Amino acid sequence: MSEPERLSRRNAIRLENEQRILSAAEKVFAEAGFGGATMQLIADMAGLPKANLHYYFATKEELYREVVRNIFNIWLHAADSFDNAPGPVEGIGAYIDAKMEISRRQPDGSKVWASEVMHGAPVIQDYLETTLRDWTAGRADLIQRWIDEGKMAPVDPRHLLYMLWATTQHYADFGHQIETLNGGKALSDKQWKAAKDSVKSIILRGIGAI
Amino acid sequence: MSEPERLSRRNAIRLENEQRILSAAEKVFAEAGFGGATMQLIADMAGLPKANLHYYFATKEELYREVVRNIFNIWLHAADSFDNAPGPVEGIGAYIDAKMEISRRQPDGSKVWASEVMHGAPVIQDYLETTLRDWTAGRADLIQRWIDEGKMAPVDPRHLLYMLWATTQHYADFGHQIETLNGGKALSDKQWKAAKDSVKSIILRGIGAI
DNA sequence: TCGCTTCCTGACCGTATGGTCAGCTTTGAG
DNA sequence: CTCAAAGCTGACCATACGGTCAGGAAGCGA
Repeated sequence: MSEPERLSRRNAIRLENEQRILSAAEKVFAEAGFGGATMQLIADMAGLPKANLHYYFATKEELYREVVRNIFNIWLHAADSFDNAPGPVEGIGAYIDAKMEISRRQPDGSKVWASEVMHGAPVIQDYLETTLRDWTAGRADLIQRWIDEGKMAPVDPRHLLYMLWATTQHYADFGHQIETLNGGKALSDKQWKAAKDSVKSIILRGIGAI
Repeated sequence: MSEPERLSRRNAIRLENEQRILSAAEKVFAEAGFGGATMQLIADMAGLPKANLHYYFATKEELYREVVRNIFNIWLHAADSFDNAPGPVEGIGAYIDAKMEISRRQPDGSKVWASEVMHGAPVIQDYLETTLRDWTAGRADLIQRWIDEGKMAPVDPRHLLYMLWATTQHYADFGHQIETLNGGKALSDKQWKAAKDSVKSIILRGIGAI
């Protein structure tokens, strides 16, 4: 790293504005979908003129791609919980914790990701075919090893992974439905803990790890 | 019912066209989202002039609302599997089977529903607050009864329901991702069976029903 | 056959949206 | 201090979209 703190005025402005725009874009894309989102609305939410958005991000697609890319990285990072775990209880337990936390803290990101995949992953297909495919294969191997070592029941590793994704992301993607069924109120700290515990206990018991 | 079979030419045409339009709309809304879908594209896919769409459905919103309503009814119908079951193995097992089958046969409907909820359920909020809320409360009671009767472990019925929805619908909503991770090929009959069995065995064992 | 209703559609319209651009201001290296 | 580069923006444009409508075609009860 040959650039220690180049936070000159210029760079600071650039970073600040890009961040504001990306943050606003994530929210708007999550709420309206790619097609329903408008650059004007994103601009308003970011507190910038629309033309300024196009100064930083040439097109709507480019801005969207950047948003999705950010989310994908956060996703992958959560997978660190998986590693260095002695067995499924610790590894999968920590992974569920991490993903539930993401669902709670960054539901917008989760929604954008879900939307992207549901529509056929037009902009991150290459990521799915490379990074995600590799990641999945690696974890499936790890799970298989745990099975071989008798640390859990012989379940299909792939379907277990899908189940982990589905259950955790559901709390973000379908948060509105859950909230409605919760009397219109967001889940409390206690309820989030109950959710986490439910998911963990059912899955860990379901795979014969506890 | 005072109108036995009024399948006069007129009615036949009406039914036929409405069905074509709804079917095309479901696909387009699923692929592009509400905002990204265009009446022109739906019209093309239905093989009708755009103006004809507006003859049957005044606005895009009205067409969309009808699509969502249809899906919701199919959803609710799958819940019949739940009833008249002596215990969780039969009831929840059948429910998973039914919902997995829907995910396989009507993935577009599932996607439209997911999209609708993700965006805050603008058009079916009332359904969530009435029909779905009642349905959920009823099934939660049923599950609680099974718990009280010692037929399964004491899990939170709500979170179990969310888990059932999440895992089964995931195979429709994230079907593209699953397909990509499956080497770009759709799941075969055998793989669908494996998916069903995985979900069922992990959950049923997870709740101590088997 | 008549005449009313339903069905159908090409052409059209107002608007909203993504994107452009000329020209301004601010920054900071030399 | 100079001046080129970077940052900024109001005004503008072309297009695509949802929706309308006048008028014709087809169905059907009497």
